Amino acid sequence: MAEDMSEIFKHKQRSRLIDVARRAGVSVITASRALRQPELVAPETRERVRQAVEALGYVPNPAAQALAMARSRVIGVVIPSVTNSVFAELLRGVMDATEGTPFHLQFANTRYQTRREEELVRLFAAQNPAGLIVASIDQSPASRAILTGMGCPVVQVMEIGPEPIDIMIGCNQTEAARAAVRHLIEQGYRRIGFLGARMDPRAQRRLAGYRQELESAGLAEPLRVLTTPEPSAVTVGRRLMADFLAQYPEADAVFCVNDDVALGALFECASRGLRVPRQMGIAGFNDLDMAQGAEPGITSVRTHRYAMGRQAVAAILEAAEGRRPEPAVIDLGFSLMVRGSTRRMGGA
Amino acid sequence: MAEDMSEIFKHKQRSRLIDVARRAGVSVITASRALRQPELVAPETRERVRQAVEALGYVPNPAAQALAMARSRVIGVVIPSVTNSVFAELLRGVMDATEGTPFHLQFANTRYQTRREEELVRLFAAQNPAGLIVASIDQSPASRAILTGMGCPVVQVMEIGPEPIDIMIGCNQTEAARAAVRHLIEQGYRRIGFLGARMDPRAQRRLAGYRQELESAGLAEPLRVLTTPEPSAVTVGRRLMADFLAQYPEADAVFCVNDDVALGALFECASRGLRVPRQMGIAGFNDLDMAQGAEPGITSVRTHRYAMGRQAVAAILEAAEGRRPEPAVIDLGFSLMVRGSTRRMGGA
DNA sequence: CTGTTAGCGCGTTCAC
DNA sequence: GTGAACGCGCTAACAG
Repeated sequence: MAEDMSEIFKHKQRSRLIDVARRAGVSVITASRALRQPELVAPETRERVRQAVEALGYVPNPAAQALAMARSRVIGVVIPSVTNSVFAELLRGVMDATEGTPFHLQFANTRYQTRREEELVRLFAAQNPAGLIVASIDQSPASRAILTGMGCPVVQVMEIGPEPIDIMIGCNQTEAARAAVRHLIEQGYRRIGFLGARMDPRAQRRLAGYRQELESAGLAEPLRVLTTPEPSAVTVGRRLMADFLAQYPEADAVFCVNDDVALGALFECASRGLRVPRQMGIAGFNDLDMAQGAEPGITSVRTHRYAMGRQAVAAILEAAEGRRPEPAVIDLGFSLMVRGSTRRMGGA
Repeated sequence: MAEDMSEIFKHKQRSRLIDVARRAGVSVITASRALRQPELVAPETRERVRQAVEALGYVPNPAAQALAMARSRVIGVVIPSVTNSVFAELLRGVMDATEGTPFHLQFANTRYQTRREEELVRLFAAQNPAGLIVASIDQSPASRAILTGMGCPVVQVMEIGPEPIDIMIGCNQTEAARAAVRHLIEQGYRRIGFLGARMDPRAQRRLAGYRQELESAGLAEPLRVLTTPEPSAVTVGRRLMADFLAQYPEADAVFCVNDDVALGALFECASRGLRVPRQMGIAGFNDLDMAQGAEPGITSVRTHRYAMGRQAVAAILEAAEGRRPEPAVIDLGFSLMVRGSTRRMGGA
């Protein structure tokens, strides 16, 4: 009876290093060395250990390693949102770069809540991770303090700003937004609006870029801005565009905080028979696949999110090998992808 | 000099349980109990410990806990792909359900490769996770063997099938596909094609549903199927639709393996002046936000991915509290969302 | 209600 | 080249 119970999800011990050692006829430490510093072990011993590992399907216990080394092989990833597809590409970069390494990825999302972020950072800190990737540059003072004393490289991604904790990899959101708005102006649009959803800090900086560019072109009066606290989505974009047209019927273009909203705006125009780009120019941000695939294609700002993910991990791996990376701000830039949704001036 | 070096990412020890105990003037074990089984500790002692924890900002070391308990607080999540947005909602459910619990989420993706899946499952097994969520029901025999002996609940999500390892939560993909195709037939479409990308097992079963439904309606000759090995995307959908129209100019509808492809198909029709739904019906799968926001809206099959994520975690939490869940297959069903892209018969 | 003892699996000293 | 001893921080058994 008692034995039946113990079978219930009770951990059946998998092979330990000592099992490997016994099977190979060596001491535990020799087995350990054979795996971690093979060059210090006689080739023949090394081979016996290798065979034992294979035969037993030995995989080291990460908890024991972490405890003994005071350092785990976890790379923590903190993102503000999972639904937002921009983070999907970042994650792809992170996952690809982690593949084939002995590191594991642990995730958490803050939902753009400062309190949650602090709690998460604290939780990660307790794990002595190999590194931490944070998809934001807007940490609270408390979070920043913990991150600074983390004892491992902290990489802030998506965006760059003035004071990196360790490393920052991203692009200047304000400048990128300005480039998009500048393009609209160059295409002859004059009454350019802004559509925004869930105005997180990154969105705020895009809005700032929009405003700056209009100001420097003398087109800032009046400012046609419409935002909603909801998270962005195609359906939200439609509703925003509908409201925007009601509020600013004279507008001739919109810069959207991202491609989801832009696509919604495009559909709303389509359903009203508003011609894009002739009567209404639409520009987005992020250059998701849907912007490229739309008809007409949606002009958008491409940022290099996949590369950010890869480089963030690369920096952590480097630090794990003992080379402490210099605090650095790495600007990966952006590219304006001009497509049919804003091409009003003859392209020839 | 040596001290300078030791400062470099050397772990500065955070507060340990023993520090808490000393500060509270009790033994380590009392402190431990105060945190884990408060009811067994005198209220006043409990309070002293609580204050010490707060003052020191104590967070338990998960590695040490995992080692001592032979069980970690990690919930492993294995998904085939990160770019595919269907997994985003699953993850949202998983993350939401994990919030406020002492569990961490660890992720990995298989890229639909059997070998990678085996390796990952093995790696997770070494961690003695609290549970494992696998977004697939197509495990290789080797993976299955490891999963079966995992010693923790294994939840297969997204789809249901005949032989659950422990728990399966999802919906019947074949039936769901049939429902969509049946709807097309009911709307009067007769020459219905199938557009597919990266035909993973789940996609294969949708294709099977498509075929079964056409067969039972006597419309299976000829079968108009076009697929590509690329991962699905809006741009891919456009190309598929273009090729499909060239190959089957007589077709009057398409059932697309997912909404990304369906949206691409819709755009391709728009760019050719093909009227949807009059001349061409389009149905998708997953009911992403973009399907709802499109113009016309895209008819799609809604599956309850968020709920799957939540329930998967819930089952693991339950098991962690000692109640071993019965092996079970939980069918969350699906809903056909009928929208403008297929509404050909007068709706009044 | 509280404390003592022992060990989880591995890595880091040191010796040999 | 190899091995013995000890400790990482915590928890599970027992005592008291």
